[in-house]
Amino acid sequence: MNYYELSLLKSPLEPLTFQTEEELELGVKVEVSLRNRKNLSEAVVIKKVDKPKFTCSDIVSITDYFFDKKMLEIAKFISQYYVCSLGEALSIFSPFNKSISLEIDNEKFDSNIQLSKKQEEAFSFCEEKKQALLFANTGSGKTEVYIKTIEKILNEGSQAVLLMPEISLTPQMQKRLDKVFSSSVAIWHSKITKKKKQTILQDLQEGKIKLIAGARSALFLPYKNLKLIVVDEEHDDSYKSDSKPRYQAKDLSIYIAKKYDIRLILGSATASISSFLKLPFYRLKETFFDTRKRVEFDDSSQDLSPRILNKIKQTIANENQVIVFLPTRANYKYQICTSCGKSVECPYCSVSMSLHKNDLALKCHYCGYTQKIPEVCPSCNNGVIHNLRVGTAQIEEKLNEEFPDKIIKRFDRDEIKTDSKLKTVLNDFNNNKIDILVGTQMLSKGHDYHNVKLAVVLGIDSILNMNSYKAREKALSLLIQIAGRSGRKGDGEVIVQTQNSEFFSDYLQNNDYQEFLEEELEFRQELYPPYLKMAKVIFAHTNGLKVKDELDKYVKILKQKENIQVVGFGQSPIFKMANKYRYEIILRSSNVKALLQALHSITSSMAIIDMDTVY
DNA sequence: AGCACGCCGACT
DNA sequence: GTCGGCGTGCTC
Repeated sequence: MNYYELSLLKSPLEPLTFQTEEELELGVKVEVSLRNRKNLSEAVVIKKVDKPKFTCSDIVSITDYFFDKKMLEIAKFISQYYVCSLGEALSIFSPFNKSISLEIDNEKFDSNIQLSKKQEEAFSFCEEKKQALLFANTGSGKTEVYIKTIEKILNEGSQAVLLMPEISLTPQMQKRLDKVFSSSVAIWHSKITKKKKQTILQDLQEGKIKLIAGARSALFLPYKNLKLIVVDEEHDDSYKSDSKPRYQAKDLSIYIAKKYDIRLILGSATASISSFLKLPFYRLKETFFDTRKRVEFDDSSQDLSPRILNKIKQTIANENQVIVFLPTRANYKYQICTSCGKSVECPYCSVSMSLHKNDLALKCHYCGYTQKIPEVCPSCNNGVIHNLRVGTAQIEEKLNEEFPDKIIKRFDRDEIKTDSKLKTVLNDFNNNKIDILVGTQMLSKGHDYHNVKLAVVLGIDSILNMNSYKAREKALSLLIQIAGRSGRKGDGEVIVQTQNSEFFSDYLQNNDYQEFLEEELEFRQELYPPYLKMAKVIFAHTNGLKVKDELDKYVKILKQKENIQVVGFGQSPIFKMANKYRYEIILRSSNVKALLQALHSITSSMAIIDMDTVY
């Protein structure tokens, strides 16, 4: 009889020992039956061991699937660094299937792209450095550098992966890749159907697919010969997973590339501070078109000021297009009673309900709870409700009143729910069927808008004023990304509503994000990431008293640990979410080992551990 | 007595 | 994470 330690996929449990007559390789996926469990559990062989003292159960079945040595090693790292079980770490990988074998073909690709001199330099720089940051202004042609590099790697018979923040949001990247790599490229993200995923995995292992373009999970597919990882828009926060394991796909890409001698290109117009510090960079500044941007500041506090409206009017009168950004969805974010001063809160979360006039409803943006719009204040039963902080839908409404003969569309999570909807709106916009596009962060994510001459940025101050060491970086990079959407081919104008024009104007006028990064690094030295590591521990439970006790207990324990610092603790910014009370502790340390040791010592079932938190 | 619900601990 | 066991407290 053989005895193996198995990690249970998707389970927080430590490995358990099972027996089988079969001789098994490490990494093989098997099925076992656990006591009190109705369904079979999937597990992975991680270690051969001697017969233990306790009696073991039999492994029920052995599958054709296996996790290779690299997958096991990377999963081990993830479980250590991001603090989860090995089984949880392994469950983000799609395993190999031993019955599928690689068929060699020697297909060559010809992108037919002629790089400019600067692009050529960038290409060589990335090649020579092996792992590099391509710090490239909007419109400077970083995509061509990616495609040239991918082409070269594929023509050497290797595989490549191109990560994008939200794959469904970049149809034009798809088009460009299809054009060069046709049936050798596949798109991978969480919304792809199960069937389609099966086909892609099969084709990838057979060698028919050589390039995967996808969201962060595309990093964990069965690559036999991966030699290049490209991370596009590497500054984007959505590379951080917000469920267990809470990994950061960009940081993992750096780790994987260095460990396995894989080439890496991180690309962004607004490089993240951490990548800027960690990797050698090439600055690609030149743009194909002489894009001269005029930036103006407007110190009105909210809504559309007469000056902004006038600017929009002028722009559309000249048959040009406008994008309007603001960080808030719906019509209004808060409803405040003018009589008692109370706001209408979600019953399950401690946040204000947002007003959605279209659906005649108030909705909670955290748990999805929806209720009808109250006629009088639910707290005092007589006050009138007043709306605060405008959202995209309200701006859309206002613009419709101002410009009744123009086509205005919304571009946010409420409006763009599917892939096809996204494609339709982008197509219509680029074909001049839409005059003004009003949206949230979604507007800033790497789309090419050909004819936009004016970008209106509202509410950026609410990002700059966030209580986070990253507030400045987030606000400025977002502003530059949005500004980059205006005037891609020729003159573009940007009008920014802010009370902080001196901060933004310094960096925006001469388009020098690098200067900001250098100053910001100085500011963070010895206090904040990337020099120090930060982690957040959230305690969440339906019982508010119990969770407070748990917090207090751990604050005490953690404060006593050597080499780590408790920066702060208390109620989470959203104290109640989905009916659970939440407290958090922020930890900081220059000693990764000490910090991880402390995090691993937390055994509470209420604790959610978030290493390298985006706090 | 019968049951719903919440809490707790085991899982090889 | 998931399940069953067990105690509490409410209802018929």
